[in-house]
Amino acid sequence: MIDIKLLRDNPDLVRASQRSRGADESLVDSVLAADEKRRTSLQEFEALRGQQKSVSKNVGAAMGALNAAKKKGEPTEDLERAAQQARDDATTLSARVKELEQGAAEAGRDFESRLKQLDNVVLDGVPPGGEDDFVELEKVGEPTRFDFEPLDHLALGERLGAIDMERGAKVGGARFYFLTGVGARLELAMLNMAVAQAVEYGFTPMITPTLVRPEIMDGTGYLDAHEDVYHLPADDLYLTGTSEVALAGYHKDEIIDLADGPRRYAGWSTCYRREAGSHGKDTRGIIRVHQFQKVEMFVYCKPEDAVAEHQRLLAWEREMLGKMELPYRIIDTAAGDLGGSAARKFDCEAWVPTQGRYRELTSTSNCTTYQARRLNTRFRTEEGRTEPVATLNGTLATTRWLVAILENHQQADGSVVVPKALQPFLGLDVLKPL
RNA sequence: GGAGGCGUCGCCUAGUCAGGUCUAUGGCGCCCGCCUGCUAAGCGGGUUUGGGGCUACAACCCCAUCGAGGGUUCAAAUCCCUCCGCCUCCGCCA
Repeated sequence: MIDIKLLRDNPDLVRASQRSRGADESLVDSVLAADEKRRTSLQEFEALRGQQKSVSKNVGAAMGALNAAKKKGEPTEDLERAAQQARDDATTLSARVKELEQGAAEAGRDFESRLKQLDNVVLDGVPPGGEDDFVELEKVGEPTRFDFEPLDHLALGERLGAIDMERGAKVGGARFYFLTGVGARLELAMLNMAVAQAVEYGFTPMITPTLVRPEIMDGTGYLDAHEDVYHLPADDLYLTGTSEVALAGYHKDEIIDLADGPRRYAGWSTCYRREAGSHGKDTRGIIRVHQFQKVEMFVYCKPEDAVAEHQRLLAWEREMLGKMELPYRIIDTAAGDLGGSAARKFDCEAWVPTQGRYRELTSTSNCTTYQARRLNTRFRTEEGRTEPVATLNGTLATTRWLVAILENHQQADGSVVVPKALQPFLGLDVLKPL
């Protein structure tokens, strides 16, 4: 949810943002109109409610006087008449107040549902346009070259006894897999390495719920893309596609202390995605699967620190990729390809030799105060006011990384060299075919 | 799955049975001031959150807020219903 004050003061900024996303610009005016209506009906209701309260108080006073007189045995006729009169006045008002109250509530709901439809305002410098309009910021390393015909990650994985797609499909269906033997060990080693790095930089490691309530899923903005989210109707719970969801919900309805700097969490969770819109894409291997593991960084910070923090998250992702000795590039995602919550997003894409192109391994988003407004997470400013915090997230490692690791570090005999930094976590320096 | 208890403005707590100066009590903590060799103590004041009005985003005024949402009523912390959460006991289960 964006700041309604920003929208009132600077609607053109929001219009421009919607335009660069390719989203609906007219939503801006519909929100402004709904805001106007909400405030008018609220004022009407509140004015009459004030009247009703004071009249109702007269009833209380009249009843008190009447009861006192009865107790003393004094004549009560006048008092009874006065009490009845006050009650009648109040009854008339009451009906009208109820009407106005419902009108105000309705206007409030209408306003909020419209406001929620607006995506976050993109930051200065974000390239306009869609998926293909990203800007490449930097290339790190050179695409790996081989003096033999490289195998793809699945062929390698099968030879190493690391990946079993066939039995994955038997058990879970398409896009499910087993990691076996060194495959399972490799993933655990990588994830542990990611957590170790996070801890080194002061993150609190977290193992999070992967089933969440609707309001949490909605608060992070993922419910807008609900066709990609697993839902358990019997319990009305959602399976999370990233621990970001649980970590964003962690401080819902709280006023957190940011006086000592940002709150940094590293969430480890299994992630579930329906991949409903990607039938036929990446059907081979573990590039795009329904279930995978991820270590995710999540940060709560003051809004004015968010841009700098975003760069830090990117730097931590780069450090991980560097330790995996992978060639990659960094892209500045175009506005139309941002999630509704993000104001800017940088992806790191690693070179996948058998595809001859770069594929996303990490993604870091600055959601500014957008998620925090929906989830009601605030901090106290030095002046003592409460304000929404900024939230950011970024990937430290996922199952998909195994694709890049296997393919880039393969040798002619089908073995795979383990990156130096990973060796202590895995306890192996090379993976050999069975 | 069954039975019972509980949820009050940071923490604890009074109020709920018998609806009406509840404009929610008191303590702790915290903030400001006074007093004071220093510290402590003492004294006085302040201290939920959200929204609206008016504005200097101040002060002030108004509305809502007693887990959440409905209902009854002139009037709800208080009565009724639904939901959520916590605790205890029983049952079942990795």
